[in-house]
Amino acid sequence: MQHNPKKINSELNPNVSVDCVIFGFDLDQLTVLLIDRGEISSAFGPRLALPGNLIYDNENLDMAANRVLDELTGLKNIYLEQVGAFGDPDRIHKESDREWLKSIRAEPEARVITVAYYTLVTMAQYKPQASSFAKNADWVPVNEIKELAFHHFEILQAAKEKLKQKIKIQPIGFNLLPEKFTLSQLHRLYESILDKPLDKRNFRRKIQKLDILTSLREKQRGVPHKPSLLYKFNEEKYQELTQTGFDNFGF
Amino acid sequence: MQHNPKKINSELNPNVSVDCVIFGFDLDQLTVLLIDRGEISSAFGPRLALPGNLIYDNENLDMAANRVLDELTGLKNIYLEQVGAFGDPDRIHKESDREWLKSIRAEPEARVITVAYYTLVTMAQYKPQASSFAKNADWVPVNEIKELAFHHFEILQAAKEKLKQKIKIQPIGFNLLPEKFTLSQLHRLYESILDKPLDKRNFRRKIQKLDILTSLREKQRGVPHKPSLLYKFNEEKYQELTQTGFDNFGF
DNA sequence: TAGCTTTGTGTCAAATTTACACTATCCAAA
DNA sequence: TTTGGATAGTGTAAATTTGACACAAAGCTA
Repeated sequence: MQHNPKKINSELNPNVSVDCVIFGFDLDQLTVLLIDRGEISSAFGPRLALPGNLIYDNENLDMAANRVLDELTGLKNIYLEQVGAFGDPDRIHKESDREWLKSIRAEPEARVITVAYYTLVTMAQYKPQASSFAKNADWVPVNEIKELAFHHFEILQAAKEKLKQKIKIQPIGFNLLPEKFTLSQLHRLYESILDKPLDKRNFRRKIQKLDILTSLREKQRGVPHKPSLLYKFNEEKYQELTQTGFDNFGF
Repeated sequence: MQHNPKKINSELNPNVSVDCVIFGFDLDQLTVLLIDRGEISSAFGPRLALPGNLIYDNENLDMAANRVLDELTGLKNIYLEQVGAFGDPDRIHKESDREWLKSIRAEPEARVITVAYYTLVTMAQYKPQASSFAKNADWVPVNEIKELAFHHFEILQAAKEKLKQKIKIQPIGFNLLPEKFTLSQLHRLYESILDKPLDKRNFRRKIQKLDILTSLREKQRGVPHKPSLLYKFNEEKYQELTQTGFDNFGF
């Protein structure tokens, strides 16, 4: 019985894996999609890990990252950006990591290089999926994460840093927001990615000058305060800026 | 007889290699250190390639990159920055690449992921060395390179892009210059990395404000025009800026 | 209707960026 | 010794961008 057609005519490469840092935004803070490895990862040690898996010999790295993302979230054809390659053979695996590897890998002791990717998705897009390597998956606020399995914490830090750099030169932040959003939400998003407060008026002035926002004639409803105007972003201009980039939206 | 202690108790990993993009500057243009694979790479196809090799199972990626750099140039403990991981299994190897791999690899058909690094060295530091994988090595101006072995051309482009980004936020350029240099040389260096002309006066003003230059009481000699003042860079301030970075030296 | 909460808005001073042209200094050749 | 060729070195003014800062408006709730 052949459930996964990708496995036909191809072998898992025991030495190379991909890990995905999937960022979301809950309209208040930056979050990451983590898998829960369950009880088997032992009573001690972190249960949480980045979604990742070995690659097949017939798929390239980008494809492998997309496959893992799809398997975990059902999202297809999402743009993933590479963070880099990681893999220190001297790193002492925690006992819980070893046990878990034994349960899911054919060669649990193999030297593994992992290539990390990150991407940004709107949390509404995510539908939890049963998956081969996750008992469970959930959004966790980035600031609350203190440790992760393997060297995933280090990878997460690197991905955050990449994201910080990236958002200064491309308007990627919108991938994290729902279709209609308020300037305040966008403001909070930039603050949580750049990890520092940004002056409200200066932020609004600067973002508006980019000319990627289209104001909708529509207000928030049901909020216990002055309702905000809703915006969507201008796809056309967005594409243009994604191509050309811009200098220093860094405040 | 054991010439290379690194080989003791460790095996080459047939699936993971490192490639190094070693930038230099001949005081006029940006150059890269390439190896000549010699006649065996066949009459057709590119003879030139980036220096690279498989990693050992007991060394991490950074160590492997440093080892390759050392083997090729004799340079030790140079800072290398990762470009990223590459390796598309569908990429059709040119016949010349295949032949060459057969001559140097135990498993020439293995699926290989390569992790690319780049670094900047002053050309004066480089002393040609006999090496296991290069008949010959030489500096080639980046702009003259039209093709390379494997997917090395793609890697080179990515490294150039990284360098471009990096020089905007860190004063790395000085690694490419001799100890004493002129502002014009620095100017030309920035122009060749950013690949566009920069206004002379504005460049000088901006670079001087960084306060990393120490003016020497010394002039160029023997040049058929007004001699330039020589500078060295202020190591202390340099270290500080390397830590903190700066925003947008991008012109 | 009073109070709470968040939205939305403008200005001024300081700093930065951009564009731009001529004189000074050295070497070499006549 | 003079002249020509080459590059070094220098300043300013206008336009743009940044950063700091405070209060009225709008909706909800009690």
